[in-house]
Amino acid sequence: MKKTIFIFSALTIALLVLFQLSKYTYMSGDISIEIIIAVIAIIFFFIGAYLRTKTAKKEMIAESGINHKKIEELGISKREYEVLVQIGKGLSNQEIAESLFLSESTVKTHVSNLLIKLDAKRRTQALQKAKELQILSQ
Amino acid sequence: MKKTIFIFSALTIALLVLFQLSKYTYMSGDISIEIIIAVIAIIFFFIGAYLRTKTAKKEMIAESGINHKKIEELGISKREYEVLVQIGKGLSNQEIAESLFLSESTVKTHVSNLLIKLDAKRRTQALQKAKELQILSQ
DNA sequence: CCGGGACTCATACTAAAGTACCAAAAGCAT
DNA sequence: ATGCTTTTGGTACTTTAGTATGAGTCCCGG
Repeated sequence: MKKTIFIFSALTIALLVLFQLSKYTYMSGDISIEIIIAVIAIIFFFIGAYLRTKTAKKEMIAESGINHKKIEELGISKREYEVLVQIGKGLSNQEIAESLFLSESTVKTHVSNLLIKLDAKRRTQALQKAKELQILSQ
Repeated sequence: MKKTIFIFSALTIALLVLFQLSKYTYMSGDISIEIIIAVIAIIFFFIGAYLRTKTAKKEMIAESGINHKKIEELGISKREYEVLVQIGKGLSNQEIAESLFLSESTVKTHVSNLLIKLDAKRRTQALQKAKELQILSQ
């Protein structure tokens, strides 16, 4: 919201500056009014497109954003979450162990805890629930 | 591409029309040049924003679509694909068998074939690859 | 009619995955 | 310092998952 106000203020100021500029150049008679208007139109066209891109990106991030609150709520620890991410990549326990420099036993412990915390019976179900809860990037 | 050309043509025409309009109104002396410029700026601001929104939406749709061609290319049959969808829901072979009215043996056969066709070693890896290939809805 | 692909199912096996329980070291806050 | 949680690891066990192989049924195109 603060940013929106800031952007609109900046836009208004920019508009006023352009008015003064156009007035001056028009008075001097060097540049035709058509070109000034064209430049202004193009500038504002791209400003509009740029702002939409920014807000669209924000929406995308908000949609695909990871819900850190829910991770905490479920009591999932850092290490457990790292294991969850590797599961999402389709790795086996042994492969996860190698990628995180752990023994397979430790990975199994983490996986078991994850299954309890996500209320799942299998790792595939854990993945499905994690995506449902927006804990994992799709 | 055709649409892009069309949009730019329309934009150019609109610009020219506005020029003529502004010239006329300026000559008549009724409306100040500032207001004309402001209106043009606002109009083009929203045109830019609108076009960005449209292209962003198109990108989203293109991303979330299921690639039926790739399913065919990989030689995945109807029944195999149904099993794949159930795997994505986090079901076990036994549960898939019940939901599709099959024996567990049949499900295992389908899963094995899927793993070969998707070049995966585990069902979780198959899911990851399926999503990568945009075969499964995220 | 017949070969081939898709679908179904079974058995027997190996390899992962997951459970249960225990335990020690490390990090952290009161 | 002393609990507390996290992280790590182990053993022993059960359950699923996945492989290999064979085989019967159904449907479709040549």
